[in-house]
Amino acid sequence: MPRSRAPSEPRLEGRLRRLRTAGHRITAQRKAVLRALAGMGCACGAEDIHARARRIYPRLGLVTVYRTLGALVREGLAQTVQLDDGRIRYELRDDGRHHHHLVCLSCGAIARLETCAVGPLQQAGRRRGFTVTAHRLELFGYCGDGRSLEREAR
Amino acid sequence: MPRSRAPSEPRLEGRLRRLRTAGHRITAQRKAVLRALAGMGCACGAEDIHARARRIYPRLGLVTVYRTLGALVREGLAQTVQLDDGRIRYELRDDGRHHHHLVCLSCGAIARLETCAVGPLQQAGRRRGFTVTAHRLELFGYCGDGRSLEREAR
DNA sequence: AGAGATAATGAAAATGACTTTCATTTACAT
DNA sequence: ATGTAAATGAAAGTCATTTTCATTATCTCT
Repeated sequence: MPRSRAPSEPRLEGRLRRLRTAGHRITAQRKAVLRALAGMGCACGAEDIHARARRIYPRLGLVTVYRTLGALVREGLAQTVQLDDGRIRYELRDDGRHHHHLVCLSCGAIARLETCAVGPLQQAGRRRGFTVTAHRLELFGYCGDGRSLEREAR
Repeated sequence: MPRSRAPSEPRLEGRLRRLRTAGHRITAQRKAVLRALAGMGCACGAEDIHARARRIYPRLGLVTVYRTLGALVREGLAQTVQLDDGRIRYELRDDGRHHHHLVCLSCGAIARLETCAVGPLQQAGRRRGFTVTAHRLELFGYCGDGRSLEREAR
């Protein structure tokens, strides 16, 4: 019956398994960070993730959050997003689903954009002898009234 | 006769004029920063720009470099580039010419890519009630052998 | 289940890029 | 020339992130 959480729990198990097979140990702290990350709308800073994960494991230290996020990124379970304030934001990688971000300059909302049109740019790079393995694209602007973009962070 | 510098000097004058009409004062320090910026391949951090500008005006302080770069960005004469290390890179805006970057993950070279294909993404944003006013795109990968990409920074 | 090796944790201190403060210098309008 | 407000630079301050190191806890191997 707890229909609202059910779909994410099996993923949690899979992620823990991936961490363990990569040689990491499974701790209560890491589970808390992972669940907090899954619960955020998306793309939040370490401080926010720490605050949320503390609701699950109160004595969790911020340092551990940083280390866990680093491990998750290294193992390909999470990825970083860079906006213009000097902080690193993190989000889980749902699967292979690639996406970009719409960032509202007025209210700070961050939304996903599943569309991706960098194919032609990769070819342009290849034409110059460059093999493109990754890219990062953020679109900045204004959402109509703060409601048309469903808010995903602060 | 100094043919190699000639093409950039008139631009320097124009930039100084733009700064002055925007209410800024023209100092030897700012000229040095501006000339250093014009001389970098492109997209360097404040520290690198400071080092180069010091060759023109040796007692230049790093703080002044930061302040000048800030003013240049604010006046639209320069723009920032964000890669994955936590530092802000700066480059002059040649004119209205928009471009992106190819970043080599092995040698660190940064090259310009004049192609831009974000039109469709802007439309996708608009369809969600989002007005896109700016975007930031960086492509990461590997240049063939370090020579196919002309190096532009470290 | 127990024990040991070793990875993970957290508090405090360190780092590093960038910003602010403030007394002094300087550009430039008058 | 002169006054005034802007610009400068050294030192101190921020702030996100990382490192250190002593302690704790996971997991592998009996």
